Amino acid sequence: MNWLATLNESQLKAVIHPGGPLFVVAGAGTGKTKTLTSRIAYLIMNGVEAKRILAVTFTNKAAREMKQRVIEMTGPHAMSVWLYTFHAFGLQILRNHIAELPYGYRPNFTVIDEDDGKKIIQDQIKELGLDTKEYSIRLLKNLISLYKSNRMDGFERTDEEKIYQKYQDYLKENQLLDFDDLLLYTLELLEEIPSVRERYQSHFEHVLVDEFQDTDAIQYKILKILGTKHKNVFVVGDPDQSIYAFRGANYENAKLFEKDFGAEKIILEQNYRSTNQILKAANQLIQYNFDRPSAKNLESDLGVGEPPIYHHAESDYRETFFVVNEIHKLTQRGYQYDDIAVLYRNNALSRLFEDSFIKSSIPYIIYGGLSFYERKEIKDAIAYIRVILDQSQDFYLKRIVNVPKRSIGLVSLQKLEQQARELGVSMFDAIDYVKVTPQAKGGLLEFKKLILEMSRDFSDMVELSQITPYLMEKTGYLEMLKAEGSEISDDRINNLRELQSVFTRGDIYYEGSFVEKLTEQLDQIALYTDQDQDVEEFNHVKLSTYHQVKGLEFKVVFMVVMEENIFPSDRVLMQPAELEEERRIAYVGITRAKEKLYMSYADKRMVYGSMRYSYPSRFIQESRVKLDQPKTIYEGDYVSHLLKQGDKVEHNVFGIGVVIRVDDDIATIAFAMPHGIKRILESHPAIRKIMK
DNA sequence: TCTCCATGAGTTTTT
DNA sequence: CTCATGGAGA
Repeated sequence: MNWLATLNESQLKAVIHPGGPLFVVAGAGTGKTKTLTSRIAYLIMNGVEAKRILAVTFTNKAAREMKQRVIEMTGPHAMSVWLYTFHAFGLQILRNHIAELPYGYRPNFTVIDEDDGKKIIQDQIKELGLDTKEYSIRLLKNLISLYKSNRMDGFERTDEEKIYQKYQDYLKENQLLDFDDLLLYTLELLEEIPSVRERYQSHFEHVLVDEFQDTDAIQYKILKILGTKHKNVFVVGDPDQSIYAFRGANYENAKLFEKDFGAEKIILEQNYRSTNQILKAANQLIQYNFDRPSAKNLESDLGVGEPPIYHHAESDYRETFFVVNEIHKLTQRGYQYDDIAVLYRNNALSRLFEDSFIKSSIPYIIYGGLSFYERKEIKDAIAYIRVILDQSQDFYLKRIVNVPKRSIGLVSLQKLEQQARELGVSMFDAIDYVKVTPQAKGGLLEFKKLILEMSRDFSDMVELSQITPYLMEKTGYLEMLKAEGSEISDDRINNLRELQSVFTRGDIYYEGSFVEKLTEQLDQIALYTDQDQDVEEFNHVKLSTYHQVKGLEFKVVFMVVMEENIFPSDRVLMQPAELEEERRIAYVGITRAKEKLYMSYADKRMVYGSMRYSYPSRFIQESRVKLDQPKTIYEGDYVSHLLKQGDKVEHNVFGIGVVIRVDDDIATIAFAMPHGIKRILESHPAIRKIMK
């Protein structure tokens, strides 16, 4: 147990806690994950059976990594620790017990994603004869989500209530569950079915929760029920890093937990990540929040370090220039692209930086955006697989019945759905009976034949890796993409190849028959989110929102577009509570930085094609270390240049030259004839400075 | 039924 | 500005 020796005093105290409820308040960079994994390992070493430990994390990736670490610490029997996200845990429970709820769900239900949910809502609005233009589907989905998770009492408009009812009915009829249902029905099982409640209450001797500040009301209720019997509930979190309140995360849960369970509290303040000027900026900023259940001050042994650098740019365009310039300087000083992250408030802001990185040949990778499994071609492939496995999956049938085109239009599809409803059978079974145009009928029959054939072939399959090539060929999907011949279709083909490797990995990972493996793989895919992907750490600058880098760290952090109305965002009539959440987001941003922190903003920027003027974010002032701050603020023009008069440079094409002058970021350079005098961006990748 | 064009709507953050 | 959706014509 030599790893116990690597813990500091507070961490050790938490790890060897005798039992009973404990709240570990772990500031940024204070070894939160280490403490949690050590705790699990410690429990196992002390004879607690691994399968009687439940640990819940925020992302599937975190769960995976944590399990890996525990196994490294205690050996392979730690495999049977229950390490899941709340949603994945719910899925496990529901696969075993959902039939005990009075809704007619069977254990082989399907989990739908956000996008599917929206589509269903839209269909329901149309079915009710309401105008889809009058409703924002996105808002409605949010509303329903809020309602389902107990965070809202009712709907303001009766139409909304009707749509909700119809949506929920559709899900039940089609054996579908959305993300909220995974938690909602799990809670219902625990609350309403005593045998289920008692079984799991007794089973889990220890319950541990990571990122506790991001749990919502339903999750807390689940936790409370599970922890009631043994009372060994160990939660780790940092109220100052609660940035999901908009989604219902309730860090009041911290207060509730202390009250409900009479939990003890241990605070971890020793930071192992950042130098102290960075921590000072973070500490100073967060002090502007009034609502801080566990105020703390971070400090580290990593020295004073460099002060944060602030940059005031003229325009959005110039701001990206500044960042590009600085990145070039940093890499010349020995930093790797890997060490650098550019963080912003929302995904839309990435584009500008992306463009300038392309122009300057800076390798980058964008976190977020469309996740792999949200891509059209991937969703189509999954839909095919679902229908092949179960022909009553109307929702997925609708998605692919006309992909590739089989001349089945909207009208025919509606007729088919209608027919199915009248006969009380699935759309698939209704194909034989429906009356549509001859082409459409032909298409439908062709589709039916195809599915049945594929279904037969599936029963002969052994390896998941056989699926994708078979599917692409047999359905004509590959042919369709090849015929398009565009760049996009090439990407799609590549994505489908990537799906192939997902399945290949699934073959190694999962056990059992082909169908069992496939079912597990599909569950895994249903719960997969952007945050779970292993971004290859192949020397790229990372572009990301603050939310997506929670838990990560970088040597250098650029916080860009630090402007009022963007960050903090201008969501009409900002409530004080929302402003405090924005401030916590900024706090998360600052505390990602290990060595260098930049904050930049521009006076004007293009928004929706028109120019918008703005002021620097209040968070800049609030975090600024006031005492004898050295001159680090570049107002207006760049103070530093890559090149100066008299420098010798080498250009990839023009050869050796001498810098005559530098204006802003344009260098005028004299090259040997026949090239002569050129004006070139000083950060241009083709230029290298020659050291004397 | 499919394809093309115009219009209109949208930007937090995501399990 | 950019993307998605819906309507009209082939």
